[in-house]
Amino acid sequence: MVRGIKAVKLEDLAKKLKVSKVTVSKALRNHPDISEETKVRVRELADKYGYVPNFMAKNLSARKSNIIGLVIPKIAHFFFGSIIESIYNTAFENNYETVITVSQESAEREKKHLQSLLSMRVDGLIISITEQTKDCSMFEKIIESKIPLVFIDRVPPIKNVPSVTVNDKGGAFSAVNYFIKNGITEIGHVGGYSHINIGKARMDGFIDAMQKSKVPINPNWVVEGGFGEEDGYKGFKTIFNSGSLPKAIFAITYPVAIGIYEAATELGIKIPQDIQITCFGNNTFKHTVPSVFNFVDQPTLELGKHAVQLLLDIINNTYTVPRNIELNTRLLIKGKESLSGLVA
Amino acid sequence: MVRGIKAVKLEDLAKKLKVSKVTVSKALRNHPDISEETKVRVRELADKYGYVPNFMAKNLSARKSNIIGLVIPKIAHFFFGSIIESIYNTAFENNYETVITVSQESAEREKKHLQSLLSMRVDGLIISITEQTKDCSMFEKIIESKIPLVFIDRVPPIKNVPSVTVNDKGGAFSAVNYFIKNGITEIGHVGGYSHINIGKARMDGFIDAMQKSKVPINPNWVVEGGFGEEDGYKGFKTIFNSGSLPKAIFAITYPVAIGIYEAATELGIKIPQDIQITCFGNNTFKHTVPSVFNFVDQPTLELGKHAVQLLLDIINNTYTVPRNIELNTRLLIKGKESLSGLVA
DNA sequence: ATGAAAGCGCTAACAC
DNA sequence: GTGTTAGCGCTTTCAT
Repeated sequence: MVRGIKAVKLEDLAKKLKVSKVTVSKALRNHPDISEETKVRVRELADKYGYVPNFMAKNLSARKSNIIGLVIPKIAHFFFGSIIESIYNTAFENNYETVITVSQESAEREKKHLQSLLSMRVDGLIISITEQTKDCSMFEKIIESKIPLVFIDRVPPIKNVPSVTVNDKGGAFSAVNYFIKNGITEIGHVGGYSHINIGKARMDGFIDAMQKSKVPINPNWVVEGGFGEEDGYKGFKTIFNSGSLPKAIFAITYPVAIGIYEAATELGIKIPQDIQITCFGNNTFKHTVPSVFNFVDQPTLELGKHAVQLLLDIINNTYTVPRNIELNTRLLIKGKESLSGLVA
Repeated sequence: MVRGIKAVKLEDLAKKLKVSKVTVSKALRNHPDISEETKVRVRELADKYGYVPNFMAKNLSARKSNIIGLVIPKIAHFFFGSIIESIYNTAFENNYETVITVSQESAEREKKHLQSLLSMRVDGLIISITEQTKDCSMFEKIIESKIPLVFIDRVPPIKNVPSVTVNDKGGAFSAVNYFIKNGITEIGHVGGYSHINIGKARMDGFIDAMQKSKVPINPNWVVEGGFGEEDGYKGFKTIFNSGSLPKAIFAITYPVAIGIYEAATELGIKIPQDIQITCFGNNTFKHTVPSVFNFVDQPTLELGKHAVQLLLDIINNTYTVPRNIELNTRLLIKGKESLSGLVA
């Protein structure tokens, strides 16, 4: 196959200018060695020829890439979509490219992508683990080898690892507490696996809110699973089959809420008339368009921004002690102006 | 900064096995030169050492990358999010990595990303242009240099270029026609720039539907702009300031519909009671959750899949004549089961 | 079937 | 200031 834009290279420019490749290379990178005059000449010719350095050669040689590697479970998902956008744009503003990889909630793919990214010699990694990630050895190896790494939202159980998360427990608490304060006490929770931070913390928030108000928890209404629509669907069927139904459900994610909605609709149960649902996440940037769900709104833009900044700080050695940034959530009630979260 | 996983390289494996780098390299790539026995030995050691080839070196040397480059206007946007996911997964299944870049509707960023991707020596490109892309010289240069290229959804006005799109005109027609058939004739269109295929085609569909039913078009209710929320917001204000309001609006995208919703709400106008809205796009994979909008549903998964397949066909020289694939849309009416699109 | 040599395009170390 | 010399880790001739 014929191929390849007639790529001009350093050498071509060097020949034209009757200087060496090195001079051109340095001039282009604004190296202090080179005189202002040559720099100008070089830059002009480079512009004229539309010179773009060969990415592979540059990074192979420089042993760094100006790339941030991202491993995220999902992409067509509002929460992750806007996190990715935020990370991508923040990195871009700081002259970093972001290589986005998507694990599709598969631990195996996650590992594969990590290897690809490492082989690309990324300067740092931002990771949100899959719902089934249990083996942390890969992460530990990366940490050992001092490659800058920040976890975002979903964090594995590793000591002293930098992370950016939201106040999951507090958000869950305020969601459940809102139901209780409004006289609803028959509350279920379609939750996430407890081996992941967000599954555990949101469950804890649920339990805390119930206990604090001395509301008994019906174990039939509490299920644990993954973070997708199918999990919400299955979760609701499980609750339904237990013989009785709650009046409200706290769902761990927006997709889970959608799954619950679908199962309920199939069974002739009306949302929100028969059962109210509050979930983590959001379905649009703006909160003005009405929804059948209430939301524990997560500041996705801030999450992404902080993750990149934290990572860059680590890359530039600004921090050496691992930092854990926790951002606040807000409770959004459908049909109402947004309320501040009532955190425990 | 200390760095770098103690990367095992070909040489390390070669030494251990007392063979040359070349043998190891060939064995790993299953080259017929090498005996089955050596291949097994090599693979075993590579596995044991967790050998991952250096991406940069490999591609610099091989002059190809097994990478598909993607340039897309937005990411935190349901339509593009699911297109990206579909492209990414289809590519992955075919052993290609996808490098996703996001232009944020900026023609300048688009160009920059194209250069980066070219310098990565991507094997092919999938592009959806920004709302402001007017200069096509970069695309033409790429086409000239025979780098495989497929446009998806948003296509620039270039002759004979491979593309995957939806039936924009037909979808628009059925959306507007549905209003008319239900007795609503005061219909506006918050549309997109006519210099882009989708802006033009959807406008044409709107006009056709109106004319076919002999419904007069009120020019005050027809505005043209970008594809984002702010454009919908501005568009509605423009219509409002004209002095009269339509009973229905056909919006070019989901974000535009959201913008309209916001402006209307601000002005005390109720959606959908006062004005019904139908837009292209969707806000969730599943169509069961109710929405205040009707949708001209686009088959995002299919769009992505076809784009990758078409690109791979081009890369592998299966096709030489440019192909244009056009997929059908469906009209989804809120609160009702989905209907088939009524295409002209 | 295996390997030595050359080179992909760039940057870093050290001359001059 | 500028250029020379060596690689970065891999693949591709072309010998053997």
